[in-house]
Amino acid sequence: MSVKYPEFKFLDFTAVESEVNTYWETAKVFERSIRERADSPSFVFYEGPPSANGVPGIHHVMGRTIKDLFCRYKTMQGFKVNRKAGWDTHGLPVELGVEKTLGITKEDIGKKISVEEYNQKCREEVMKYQDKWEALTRMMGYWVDLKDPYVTYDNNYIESLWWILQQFYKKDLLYKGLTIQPYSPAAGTGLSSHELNQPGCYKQVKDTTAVAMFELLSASQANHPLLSKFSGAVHILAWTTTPWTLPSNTALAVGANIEYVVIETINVYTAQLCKVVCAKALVSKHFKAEGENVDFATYKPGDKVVPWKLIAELKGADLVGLEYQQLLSFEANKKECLEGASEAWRVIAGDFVTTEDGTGIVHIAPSFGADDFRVAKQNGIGALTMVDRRGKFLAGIQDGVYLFGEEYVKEAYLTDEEKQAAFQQQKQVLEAANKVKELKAYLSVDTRIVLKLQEEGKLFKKENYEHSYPHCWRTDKPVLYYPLDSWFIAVTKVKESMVAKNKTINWKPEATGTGRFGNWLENANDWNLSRSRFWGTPLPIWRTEDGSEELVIGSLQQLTEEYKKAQVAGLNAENNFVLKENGLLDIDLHKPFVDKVILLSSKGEPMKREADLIDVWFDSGAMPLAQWHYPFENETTFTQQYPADFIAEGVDQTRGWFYTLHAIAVMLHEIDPVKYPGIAYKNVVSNGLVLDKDGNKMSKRLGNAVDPFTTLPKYGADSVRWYMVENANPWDNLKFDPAGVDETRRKFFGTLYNTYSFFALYANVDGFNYKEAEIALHERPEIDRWIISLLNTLKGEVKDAFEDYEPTKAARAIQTFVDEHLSNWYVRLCRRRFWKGEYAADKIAAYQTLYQCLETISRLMSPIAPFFGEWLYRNLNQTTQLNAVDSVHLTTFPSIDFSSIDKALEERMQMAQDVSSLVLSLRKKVNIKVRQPLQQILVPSLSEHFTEQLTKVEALILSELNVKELKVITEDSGVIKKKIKANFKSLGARLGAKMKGAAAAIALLNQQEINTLERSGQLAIQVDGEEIHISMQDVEILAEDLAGWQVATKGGLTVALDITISQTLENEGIARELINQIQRIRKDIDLKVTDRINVTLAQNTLMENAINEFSAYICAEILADKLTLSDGVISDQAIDINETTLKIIVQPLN
RNA sequence: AGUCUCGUAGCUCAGCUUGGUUAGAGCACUACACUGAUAAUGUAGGGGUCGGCAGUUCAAAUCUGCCCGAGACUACCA
Repeated sequence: MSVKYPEFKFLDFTAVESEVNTYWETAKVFERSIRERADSPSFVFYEGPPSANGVPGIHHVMGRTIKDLFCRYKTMQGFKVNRKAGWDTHGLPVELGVEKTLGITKEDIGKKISVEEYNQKCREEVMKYQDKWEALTRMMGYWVDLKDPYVTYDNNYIESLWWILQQFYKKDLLYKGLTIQPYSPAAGTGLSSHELNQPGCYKQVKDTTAVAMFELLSASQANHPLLSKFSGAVHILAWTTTPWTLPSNTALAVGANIEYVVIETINVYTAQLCKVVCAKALVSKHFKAEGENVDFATYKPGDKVVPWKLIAELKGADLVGLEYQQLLSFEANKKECLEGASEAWRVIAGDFVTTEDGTGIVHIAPSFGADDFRVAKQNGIGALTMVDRRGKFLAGIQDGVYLFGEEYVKEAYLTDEEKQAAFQQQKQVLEAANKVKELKAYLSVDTRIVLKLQEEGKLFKKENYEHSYPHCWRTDKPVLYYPLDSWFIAVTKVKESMVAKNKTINWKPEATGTGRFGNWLENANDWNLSRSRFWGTPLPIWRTEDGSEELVIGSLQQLTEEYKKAQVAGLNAENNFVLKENGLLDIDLHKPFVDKVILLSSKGEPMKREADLIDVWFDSGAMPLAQWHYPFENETTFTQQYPADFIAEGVDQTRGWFYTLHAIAVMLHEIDPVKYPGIAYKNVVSNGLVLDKDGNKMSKRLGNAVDPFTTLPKYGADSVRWYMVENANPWDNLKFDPAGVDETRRKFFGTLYNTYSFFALYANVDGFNYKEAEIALHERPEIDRWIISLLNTLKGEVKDAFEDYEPTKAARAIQTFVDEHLSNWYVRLCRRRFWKGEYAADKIAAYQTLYQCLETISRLMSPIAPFFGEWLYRNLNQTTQLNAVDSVHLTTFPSIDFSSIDKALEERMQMAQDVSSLVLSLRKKVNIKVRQPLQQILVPSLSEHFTEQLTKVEALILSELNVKELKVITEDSGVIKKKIKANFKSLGARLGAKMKGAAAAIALLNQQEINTLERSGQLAIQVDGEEIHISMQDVEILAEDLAGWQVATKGGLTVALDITISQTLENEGIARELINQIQRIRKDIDLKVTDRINVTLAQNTLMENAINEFSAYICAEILADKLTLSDGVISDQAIDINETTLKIIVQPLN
């Protein structure tokens, strides 16, 4: 006996997966999958580097499954697929983790702990969970080369980044500039948007807000075509939630297309008449309808309703250019103090201005708002920064009564003691000046500014306003927007190119590429590279003290040379960096070491490194180059491996890694269009989030996070992988439900496992080893040809789906094939072929067919379910040695045999399935079990094609349904009644409004008219008194019920069942019942399939006829030598037939 | 606030590109059947205002608009 197919008691995923993993490792399958394809074309994949300072979660299994399956698929398509792992090692999350571990804050770095120690700690911490990541990688069957990863903190990696930055600098794509950034005065540091997006950062706060009156310069008003006709000053109204920024006001912004009005009214604080400008849409917000056109003379101070009158309307564009008086003048905010530009206090147009709230006119303080800064710059308006980095007013913002000057602008910055002291001072001054009778509590800067405005007649309205405002996550104090120096990459210069190049990238799903990503590119701002932190890639820029000279270093070589130059000039005296054998400086390119290097400017000045680090996103975005230490090494490899054919990450990376890869790729293209094609990846799959089963975000805090380390072993990695792929498209969010994983395990893998077990069981009995010559397809029975046809159709579907990056479609197609076609139809119908009869052509054909199906499935499924695919493949192939390749992952993807696809065959098998389903439902309805044979089935046929198709599957249907004959009734029989229905699609397009009438008319056609239509191909019908000609394609003709029969229909198929049971049929039914029950007894008493028996059954008249008639048949089925009826049978065993209980003796014969 | 995704049966999803007349699967549930794949299998049944409203159309789950809900990202603005 030759080798047997392994048989198992049950499907033990854990055992399968660990066995397969061991095999992969000992046989070095992954290495071979790349090494053996050294000369094959590359399919380039980039691994987005994870950060190993966090524990991997179930969503990583999702992302990595997507990555892995396409890489495996492409490998099977004959490509060489390098998979270099990578680790993202820099950045804030690492630093925050270390701060937490050490129990320190940013301020302590350099004080309580040296930068050197701190960074050392970061370096250690960042790979803290590396073992967990590696364990997961193995456990889930993710193939990636962990032995030679790129690590972003490596000197080589940093050197590549420096080189890129230098290239950008040379091309004028790197510059230093001022921007408005979130800044925490309490912490003394700028905040990244990441930090600002920490949960709980935005809080509801109540602020004193004011609508201030900005008085137009009389000269400016006099020159205005419309406003000049008014006597007295016109004021522009602008609302602010931050009155402390008013001393820094330098402009007012209007919307060019917004409608504005001039209104004459009375200032409630001064009781003076005034003329004010605000947006027309917001008039009702500031003026009560009852007050319109009321006589001003009737107003008394304190009246609720204030009279007002609309005296002019104009567009925002008409206001642009008007100049106004500075609202609050102090020593420190004179015109000479303007920064950036010399103009100020003018009305400008701003695209961000809306009429949602306020007055439709925005107070602009360029230093304290990003929009403000931008619009001021565009209009040549200067900035005033009247608050310092501590969050205090400049000394020169001083008022005799209301104080200010070195006061914190936000109340929240004061300690209780400071507040108490300030309160005492305020009390003294304000009471002395008679501004208040008795001051009871501290007045905030905002409040006092509003009071000052009120007193000076510049306040139109004040109110408390609740809104959300960002707070520093570390100090819990409000954040200010503040101008800070930063280094930028001039992304805006290549914006058009970025947009254009993006259109050549295949996005999955497409909408993310055109929508989210495309829109983002179109609105891209310059990339702020600077980060004021410690653990990261340092900016390679050295500057002189006054900033007049700077040098961007692009390599260690250059740094060494410059260092030596500076040394010659006497700099770097206290540094003891040595040169390595290769002549290069032996230096860690991190802080604090690089900061010690002083370079020499061309004019002989010392230059120090710019203190900032670069954004970690630049690290990962530069990985296509830096992973190879390009351009210093691996030129060839880089060229082969750029750009990527495929990347895949979470959708949250759209503006992260996907963006930085793209931006850098486009800018490299600017530098050298030949070397760099302008894209970093050709295909990108952005997968959705993994949520818990109720659709909530997973979080450790809520305890709903799914731990891959318990889930994977519990259900099997392949179950999880398959579930993730099959359940929803990768780009849709996945509601991860363990019950669903279990369902996949049972439904798909269980079924496939059973199918294999079935095969193994009988193939082992018969010694089938695929040693016989392949039986030609046309010599195999219909059902074999059918499943092979479907199998080849399936290969095409799966291949197309993988090629389209639609793994879900592939998984679903495979699953449908396995569950519905292979297991539930092919195997079920063919069972008998495997256990009955001689080991001859038909049986061999069955084995060959099923083997082919299983082996092909093992290959088709292996990209998604690498373990099970491997297991199945090897179980089969180890026995037959049919394929010389020992691992499924080294095989080629199954090629489609188009000649074996027979659509007509697929169609008629579908008919057989439908007929079976209908007849079974009929049997069910009249309660006749399948074991009871019936005489005939009638199927009306309206076409020859139909008749022909049905006849070919007749035998199948009959045996499946236990019916003696299948009668096809054609028209000629006269039994069929036809039913006619309008074809809405074809008729509707033609008839339009008359469609309804036509449908009704067609439904009413009688048999004769239908026949006429069929014969002549057309017919005239009356619709709403109009004659309409219809042809065959305008209708559907179906067979209607057969009178007097049990009938069922599905689609166009109608089936009738003859339910009369003749004596012979009844006898046969009894015989089969008997067989069934004796078989069960055989099984109960543990007889072998081949043991022979003698049977003695209690005498019974009901049985007698049946047994007489079918004795031979019964004996053959139950392997009985003798079947006798006798009186007085004494036995423990009995059978139940048609509600009669009969004693029985089943006696084995040796 | 903007951009994008999603909303179809108790649950997970097809169908929507290209509108066409009982809206489909699987799971779960219930009942029945099968019993030489048995830790399996088959059949049937119930269960749906296709998120809501309006529009276009002879016809809308499908196209358009608005709204509601969930989520992601980005931004933070008087």
